[in-house]
Amino acid sequence: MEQRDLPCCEENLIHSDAVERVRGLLPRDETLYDLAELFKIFGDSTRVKILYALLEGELCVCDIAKLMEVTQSAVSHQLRVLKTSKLVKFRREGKTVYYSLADEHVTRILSQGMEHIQE
Amino acid sequence: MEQRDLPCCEENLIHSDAVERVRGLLPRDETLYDLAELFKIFGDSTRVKILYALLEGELCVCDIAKLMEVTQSAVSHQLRVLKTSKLVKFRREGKTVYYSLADEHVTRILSQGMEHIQE
DNA sequence: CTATCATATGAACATATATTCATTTGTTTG
DNA sequence: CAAACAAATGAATATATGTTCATATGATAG
Repeated sequence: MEQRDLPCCEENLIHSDAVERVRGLLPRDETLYDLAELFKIFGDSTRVKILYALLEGELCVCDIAKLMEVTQSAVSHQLRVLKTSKLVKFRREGKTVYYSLADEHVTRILSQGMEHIQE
Repeated sequence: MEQRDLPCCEENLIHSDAVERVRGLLPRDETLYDLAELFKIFGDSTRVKILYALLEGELCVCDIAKLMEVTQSAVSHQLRVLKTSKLVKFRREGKTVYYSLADEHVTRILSQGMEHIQE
């Protein structure tokens, strides 16, 4: 049998009312996209580990690299990602750059996630 | 100049004390990995959209497909991912399968993320 | 100014992953 | 049982993304 365009549920939806109602309640596509982009940042073990480390206070790039056991370059790339998403902030002191968490949202998001996986 | 193994911060760390302290406080690598895996699930706009839709109540696969404007197959694949991570649950009613959110963690995680991007 | 060190960046590569297409499974109805 | 339909699955493809290597930038010390 060959596939049609959208054979799913035919033209008459099973619950067209529900679909229309929900459609009206959904955030804008752009918002949902941004939200997914945010969570994508948390969706990498190196970055999550960096964020968890920064919960304990500020650290310089090379300290983080030691902790993660990855290249300084890799850490630097990831810190740029975190910085761009406003999840971390930094201050320069001579040659050294110290990174720290930008705000408490990071903590809360991490906590909620941790709760879910630990139940 | 050629690159050495780990020229970063030489052997004597800048803050070896801080590094060691934080190392002791970090969750296990496996836990951090699982956490990243969880957030990865939220890190896709299709899945986030599905989860937001389910905030309003249960929906069948084909309704979700209509809402997302993607293939029934794509939705089904994503629902499997969400199901595996215990973010959604389902019940069967005849030919139709209804999906709904598994618990309130989903709601909380979405809320925290939304707060961050909207500030 | 030159050397050195901490960090950042660019390019390349390898891996992961989301979607589509085709097909299958499972259920209901004639 | 056969047809029809909702949902699930497998394979293939295209794209995204994380790491490494090499190099550049920016800052301090001699």
